[in-house]
Amino acid sequence: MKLSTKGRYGLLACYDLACHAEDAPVPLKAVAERQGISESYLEQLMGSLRRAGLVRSSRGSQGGYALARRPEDVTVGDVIRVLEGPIAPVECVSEDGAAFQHCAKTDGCVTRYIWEKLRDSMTRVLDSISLADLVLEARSREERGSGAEDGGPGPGSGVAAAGEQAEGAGGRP
Amino acid sequence: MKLSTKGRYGLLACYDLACHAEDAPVPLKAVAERQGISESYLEQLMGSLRRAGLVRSSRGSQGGYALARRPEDVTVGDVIRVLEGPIAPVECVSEDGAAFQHCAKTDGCVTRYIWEKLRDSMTRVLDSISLADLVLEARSREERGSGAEDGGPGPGSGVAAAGEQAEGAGGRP
DNA sequence: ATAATCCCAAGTGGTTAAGTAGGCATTGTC
DNA sequence: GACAATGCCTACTTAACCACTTGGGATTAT
Repeated sequence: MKLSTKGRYGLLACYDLACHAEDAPVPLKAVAERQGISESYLEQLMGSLRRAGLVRSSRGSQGGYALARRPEDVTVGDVIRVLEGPIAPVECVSEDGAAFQHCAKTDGCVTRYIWEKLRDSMTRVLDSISLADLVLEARSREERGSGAEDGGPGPGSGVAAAGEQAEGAGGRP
Repeated sequence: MKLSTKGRYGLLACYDLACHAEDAPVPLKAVAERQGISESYLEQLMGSLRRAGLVRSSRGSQGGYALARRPEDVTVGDVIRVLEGPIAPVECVSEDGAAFQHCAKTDGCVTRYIWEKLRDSMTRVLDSISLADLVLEARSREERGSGAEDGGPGPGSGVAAAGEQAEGAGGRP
């Protein structure tokens, strides 16, 4: 039930790009150093993100990577899905209907509705947080000084609200 | 981001035990057959569940397994935690404080709050569904006839409510 | 005594994770 | 035009893990 480093690193990289959304393209080397990730490994992940259309690259000297969309328009879920595959706790409730097989089990799989609920609650969180939210969160955390991490704001700290709001009113739109 | 078969099989097995909670101990062979799981593999999983105190076993002829508590008092989360380890999308937000290391990263890990939200939304779902809920769900599904799986009830089918209810008003009693 | 059952430890074959290594292609700068 | 800096690609590697299987016990009702 763990994410692999692909998802984690990829998200960190995208966050890094979002931080420099206004600047010139960011070379991978800089991202790798700032985020503490192997550069050549990161290269592979960026390849996937590029092919998926989440980032753009420019080659040659002074080249680098940049987000292909505005940070507000890229969610954590977008990144994770590219690097980890469809979000689903088990194969048989995968998001893309493709891998949708009928569970083959006689009874119709009692546990299935659990996995569907779990999947939905996961996607609700991941799709409600954008890269822009992350940047904001980091900025506001910085302002609060480098101490004071503990006893921090419980619910309702701007960004955190995005997630809560999604629950509550029953179904998804 | 997938569960392994341990969690899935283990939950199926526990569900099976919950279905026969009133009867004599259920031999593994029966569980394995009904749920379509390799018996010797299941043996290992039951070993973990027994050592964790979720099931009891009686040895010898006419022996078998039974739940150690009432089906209402065993949640899906309980089972998953035993077989898959603490519920957490990444190591550094693991439920047990043990593996709590300070991320070592300079900035304090911007992404961490995402993983915490994700973890919480996962545990909220998994801890809100008990084995008794599963049995009820299966029974009521059976009543509705063996056809009619499709176009089924959307939200609000008794058991499904258990999950919804958990959001909003805090945890379980 | 026997058959049914649980219990345990070890082995196995395949897959994946998490990188590394090496080379080629492109592009700005001098 | 040479060059250094970058992206792009493929193949390799090491270790771990998954999903079992095998082969033995130890216990207990009949």
